[in-house]
Amino acid sequence: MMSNARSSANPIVRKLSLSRPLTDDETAAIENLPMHVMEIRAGQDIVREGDRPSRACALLDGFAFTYKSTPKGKRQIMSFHVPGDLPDLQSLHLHVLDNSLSTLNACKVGFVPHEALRILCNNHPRLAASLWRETLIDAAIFREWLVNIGRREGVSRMAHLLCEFTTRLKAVAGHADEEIHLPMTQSQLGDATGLSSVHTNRVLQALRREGAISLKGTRLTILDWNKLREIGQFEPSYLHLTEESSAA
Amino acid sequence: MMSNARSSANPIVRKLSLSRPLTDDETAAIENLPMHVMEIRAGQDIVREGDRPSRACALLDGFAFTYKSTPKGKRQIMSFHVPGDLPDLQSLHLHVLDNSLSTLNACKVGFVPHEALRILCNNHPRLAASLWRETLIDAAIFREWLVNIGRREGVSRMAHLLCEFTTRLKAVAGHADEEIHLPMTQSQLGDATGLSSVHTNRVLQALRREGAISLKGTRLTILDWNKLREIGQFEPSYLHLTEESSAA
DNA sequence: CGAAATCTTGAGTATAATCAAAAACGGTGG
DNA sequence: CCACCGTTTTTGATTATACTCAAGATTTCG
Repeated sequence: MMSNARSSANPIVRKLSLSRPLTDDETAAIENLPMHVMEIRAGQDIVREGDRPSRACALLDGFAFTYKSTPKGKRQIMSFHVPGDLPDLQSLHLHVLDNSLSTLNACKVGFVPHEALRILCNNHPRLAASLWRETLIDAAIFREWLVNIGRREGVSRMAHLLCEFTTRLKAVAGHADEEIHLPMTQSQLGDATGLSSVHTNRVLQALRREGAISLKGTRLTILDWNKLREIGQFEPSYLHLTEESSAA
Repeated sequence: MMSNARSSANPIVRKLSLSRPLTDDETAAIENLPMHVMEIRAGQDIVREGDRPSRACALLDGFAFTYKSTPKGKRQIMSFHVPGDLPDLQSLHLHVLDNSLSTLNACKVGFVPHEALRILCNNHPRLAASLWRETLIDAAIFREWLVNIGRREGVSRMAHLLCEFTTRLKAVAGHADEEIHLPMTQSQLGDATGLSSVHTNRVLQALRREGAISLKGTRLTILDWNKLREIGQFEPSYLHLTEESSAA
């Protein structure tokens, strides 16, 4: 009865099956969702704060981030998204978007009508629970970021962010530890950690001096995972990655 | 067919009906949930990070907050909870708690078994959506707090927090604008805004000097709402309070 | 009333922001 | 391939914001 959903071509199927094995029936229901696929260039907004979208998007390929801007022209990045994420799924129940979503590099995005998702949820309560769970993990990551920004100093914040990104990336693509493609600029790293771009640069140099990382342009190498983890006080439990799920 | 759910004695019914009118059937389903009611003293943990609870709690009376502690002994408060909130509903799908929940003052709390909630969600997809939506609003508030802590300075952060708390309180209890009972200490306000308790004190004095607020002990009076709102750059749309909901 | 917690004040220090400019990099078109 | 452009990264110097430590005042509550 259980499908080989983990090896499906559909990144949503792959993602949801990580926390709970999917039946063939459920896998099919997801794969049959109507989806309008688009290629979007780097640095483009997919949706904006204030929008009332009638569809949610799945990040099929590439990296994205959500952010808000303040009246004083500052920007806070709330999350980075990796392939398989559903970055604006909250729009299914919160009809006015309270944040913007933008691409970090060229992305392939699949748009799914809210209506189709509502039908899916009504017919498949276990899938509804899985999707709900995805949004709860997003919230768990927001909580951890609050600790990061509110209670850690610069070097620590950046180390934590790099640990998190690396870990999440490994979860969706069985990455080798060696070299990671960091798809964001230092300025964006600063917007995510609540630091200025100048201070971000200095903090990254401190991590290099410590021998924790090597970072050349977009090529990041974790030289000493334990050191980075300690500096960032990184404890991955909040990502809820390995947990078994109970029946619905 | 529509009940007078808004005036129900059950705070969960009252809360859910704010965003979507409930049928008599749905109202009854919520009111018939098995609920174990307990009185909890001020300053007690209700659940702790690392717990695997088999029930979720409803805050029936009193105020609570969620927090995490860092290895260095600092604490970050992630949210304050008002009567009617479901402060650990995420435990329904995230089985290991990634934050602690504690009372600010003496509280009345109702515990509802996860199993009963799962059955409720399977039988009433519209209620499942409403509960899901509640957790999405929590996440929206986390996002706004990220902006607050990451990109606003101390005085602004505190003003924003006071605006938010006042607004949420008004939504659950049709409060007069005059005097508000602030159930948290300055140290806790600091833990919520990412400031030290000393700096919190100075920031509050600045707000008093500006004539925006009066705060004596636990008695807060908003003297100049517009000024406070501007200092805190407070825009309540992220609370998703007034929005009409579409059919399921 | 007295003890404990909370709030307040002062002084010195640390962390991070801002401003400005130079160096390095990445991509483009000649 | 190379010169050129815009962007990103880096550096230095100055300033602002917030933290820490310490002690005294005030409030709360038993």
